[in-house]
Amino acid sequence: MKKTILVFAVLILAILALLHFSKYAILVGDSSVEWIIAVIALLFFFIGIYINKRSLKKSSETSNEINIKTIEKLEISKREYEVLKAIASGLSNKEIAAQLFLSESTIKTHVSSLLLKLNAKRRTQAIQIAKEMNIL
Amino acid sequence: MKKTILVFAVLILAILALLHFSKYAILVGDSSVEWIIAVIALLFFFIGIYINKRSLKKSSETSNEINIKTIEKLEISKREYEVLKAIASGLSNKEIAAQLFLSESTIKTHVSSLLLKLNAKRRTQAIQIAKEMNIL
DNA sequence: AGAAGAATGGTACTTTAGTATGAGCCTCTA
DNA sequence: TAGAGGCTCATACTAAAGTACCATTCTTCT
Repeated sequence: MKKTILVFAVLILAILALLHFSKYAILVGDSSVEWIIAVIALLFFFIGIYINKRSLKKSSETSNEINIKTIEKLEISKREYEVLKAIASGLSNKEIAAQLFLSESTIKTHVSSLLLKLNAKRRTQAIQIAKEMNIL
Repeated sequence: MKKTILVFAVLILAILALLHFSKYAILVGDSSVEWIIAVIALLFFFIGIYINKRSLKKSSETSNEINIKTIEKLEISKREYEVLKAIASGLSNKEIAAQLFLSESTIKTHVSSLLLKLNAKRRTQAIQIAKEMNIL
């Protein structure tokens, strides 16, 4: 946010400097003032839109960064995380096993440890908790 | 979107008209041009931010409107929808029954018809499908 | 090399989930 | 008023999900 303000200030200064030259051109006597102002207005209009969009993107990326740290804090392994994603996509243990080329008992083991680590009683609760923690 | 463009056009015209008067003031000879331009730049900057935010809000509201229509299309009743929300929050059938003051078999009936209507095989899949359809 | 942890899988058992079917009750509408 | 649809509940099953314990293999780190 501090960076955008700085960039913004520099832009204003640059445009003011630009005006310093165009000021003499105005004295020649035509209606180019309106044009310059219109262009500047449009420019800042789109700058506003751009900055707003970027700040929204950044905030969503920040929540993504939290993800990985949370996963590490909970000591969820890669395989377990894969299983978690598969659960969230609505697959059964058997289907997950087929997708990852594993046996169903292996999936059950992963699921059980996942439920422990997420402090959930059911896979549906695990999905809810994981989404609340921005893990999914 | 068409409305915002119209409003935008009117604003530009208004400012151009305002300039028509200030033009004569400039001929008196001071550096107020920079000030006017700076104010206009700022104004349009914030207009850009405002319009961008509003359009984002509208798009999120639109997806909310789709919800209700989709629910009606799938012929999901109020009770079934309550159960669906409870499922998505990670509750078991027994817990849902307690929450809604119903018997577990009633919940099972609702869940079964929900799975049929959502074309899901499991409750986890129902959650996934419902979220994809913006029902949840 | 050896400990630690991740990944894999098996057996046996308990608990939920989900299906099928039938039935009673209520409300709204043709 | 009769039927349709929604809501409730029960029984009897079958199928998943989840737990507990144990064992093996494979990295990885010290």
